[in-house]
Amino acid sequence: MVTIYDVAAKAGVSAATVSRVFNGIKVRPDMTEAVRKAAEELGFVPNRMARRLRTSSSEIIAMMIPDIENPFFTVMTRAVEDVARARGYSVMLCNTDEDPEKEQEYLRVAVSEPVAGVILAPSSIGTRLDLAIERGVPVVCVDRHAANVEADTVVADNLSGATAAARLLFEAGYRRVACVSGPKRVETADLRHQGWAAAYREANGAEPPDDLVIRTSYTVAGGAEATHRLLSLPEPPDAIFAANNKLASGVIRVLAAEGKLPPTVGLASFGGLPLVLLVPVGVLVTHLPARRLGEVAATMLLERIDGLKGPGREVVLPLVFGDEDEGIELIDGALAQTSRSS
Amino acid sequence: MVTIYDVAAKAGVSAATVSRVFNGIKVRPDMTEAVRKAAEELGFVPNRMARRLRTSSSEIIAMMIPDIENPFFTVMTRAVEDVARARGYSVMLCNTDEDPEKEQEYLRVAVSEPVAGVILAPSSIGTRLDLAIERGVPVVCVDRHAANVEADTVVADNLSGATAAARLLFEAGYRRVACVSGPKRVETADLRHQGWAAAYREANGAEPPDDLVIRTSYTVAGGAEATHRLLSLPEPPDAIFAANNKLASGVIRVLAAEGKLPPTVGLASFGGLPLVLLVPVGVLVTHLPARRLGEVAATMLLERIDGLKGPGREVVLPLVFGDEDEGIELIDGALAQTSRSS
DNA sequence: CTGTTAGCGCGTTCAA
DNA sequence: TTGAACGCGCTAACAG
Repeated sequence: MVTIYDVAAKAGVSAATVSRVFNGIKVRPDMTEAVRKAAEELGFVPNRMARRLRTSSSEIIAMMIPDIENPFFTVMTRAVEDVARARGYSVMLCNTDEDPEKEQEYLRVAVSEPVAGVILAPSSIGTRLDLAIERGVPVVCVDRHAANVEADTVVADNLSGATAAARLLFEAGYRRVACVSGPKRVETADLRHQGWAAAYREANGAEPPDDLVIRTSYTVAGGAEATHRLLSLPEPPDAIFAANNKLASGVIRVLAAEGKLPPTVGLASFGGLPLVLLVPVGVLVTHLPARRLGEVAATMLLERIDGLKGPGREVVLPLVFGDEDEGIELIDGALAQTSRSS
Repeated sequence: MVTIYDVAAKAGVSAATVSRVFNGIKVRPDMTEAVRKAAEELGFVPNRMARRLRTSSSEIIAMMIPDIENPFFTVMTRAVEDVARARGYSVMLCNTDEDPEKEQEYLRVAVSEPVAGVILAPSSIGTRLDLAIERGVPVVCVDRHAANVEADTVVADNLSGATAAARLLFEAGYRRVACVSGPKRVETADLRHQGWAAAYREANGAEPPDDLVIRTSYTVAGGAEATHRLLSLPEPPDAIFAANNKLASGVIRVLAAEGKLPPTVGLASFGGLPLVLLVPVGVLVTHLPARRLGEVAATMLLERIDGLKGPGREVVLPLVFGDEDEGIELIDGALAQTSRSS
């Protein structure tokens, strides 16, 4: 392994000078040149372990998400990576699987790594960040809040967004609108559930009945099963509000199989449906600002890594109506039309 | 920060003994006990940096993929993570964006990390792994080969799989079957292109004409644009072979918009279409064994990390026909039927 | 602005 | 079996 000493010897300078060159500290131009040349010829690569041991710092950001197979989170991750990379940081991805234990385990590993910072989409509203905070590792929560309020947080406006999305169904004339949401104690699932409930009260002037609510896992299978249950109710719903993209996917599959796609049974999907080919006519799709969430989270984290102090900040990103990337829109254009006639 | 010296002092032994205790090297029972107790009371946590500097090893696997937003790769990553985690390794995800420079940059970072090993889906057939190999960092290539044959490699059987998929179109009666594939010098794109060409020759007894081949980026937009070009040809194709899932997605969107979905224009997708809601009738979908690719790659890498020597191994995973997860199947069941009647 | 010196925390030789 | 001493590769302090 070629070290700074080898480079120093070849360049006829001291090891400290080599170190300075590689850390952007001012050195006489001719020496800088000699060092660069020697390093190039020897194929010198600085050893990060040694540097970290010395400086007790790293250039790794841990990104912890509940589901690597959900495009919402991978798009977010991609945005984090882009921002981090531009500043010389690498991203270590951890898949928590919505499992609090796995999440704590990853946090434990992360702080003993130690990573420069953590971006976390908490698996539950009970998620505690003490492990990281005690050790002074900056944490930014994204998509969901954690129990510790000291951490910066960036989320989408789930509550009013969900209300707006559900309201669209009522405005379209549906009355018995069901809600299929994620697990209890998962913040986004709770809030979207509440948002739907608000729209329900607003439209029907009554409390939403319990049998129209199904809380399940954020999976395609969960959405499918919930739909089966709802459709076999004595008094089945005339529309469904699906709280995330995977649930919506499951709902659509079952509706399609049963021949009850919109407008027979109305449907709103909270969260975009990436790579989806043909969205059936009349499905309301709410696009979440996944990329923006990641960008903002990464930016806030880098500020903390750079030493910014102060209380936890909170950013709530709005869901702009009508915009392809961040809004709510009615998909009923050429694609859906054509799919019907195929 | 509490070090082994603090623990040693408190336990009345030497630092070396503390080190031994924490590395499972035999030490007198009473001393072991004293060390454990002292460490516990002081809240001692071994410093990974120091350990790595000393042993020049880590428990991190670098996973480098060309497109984090493609479910094919995220499913693969998920599988790698599962296998790695079971052995106590973490996975660092790197998004190369099909960019050879970004890829080399990541390799540079990885070896100076140093990571325990690398799993890489090379961005091009020219990708060189010398950076890692010279330093003795094990590398496993997945999905595609790299220039260095020393590395273990696990791929799907692209050539014969593509031939088989394209052949299905000819067997369905199409004659002028076009090929939309990925960038040149990307192995999977090249092989699938060749596979299509073989099927074309076989069916038409003639060399496939150049105007029926479009090589573009592995993106939805690329697939869409290619389809536009093909459809506006003086003599347009009567079917399209799309070499990956994103391309197929773009093709379908345009076919749908033009009212030319199968069977008007035939279509085969090489690669599954995850989260897709309604696959139009008659689209032939080849499912790649993404999860299996990841599992095998991770397993092979761990073997190398454990010290296995010997020449580069190669695993080619077959595409089993008719199986949902790894085969080729005709999607024309209830979903597509229903989508037509909706 | 440069070189010399002294560790960062740990694992691993050697002697005892 | 144990402890003392050394060094992994680098950077922070100091002196020049």
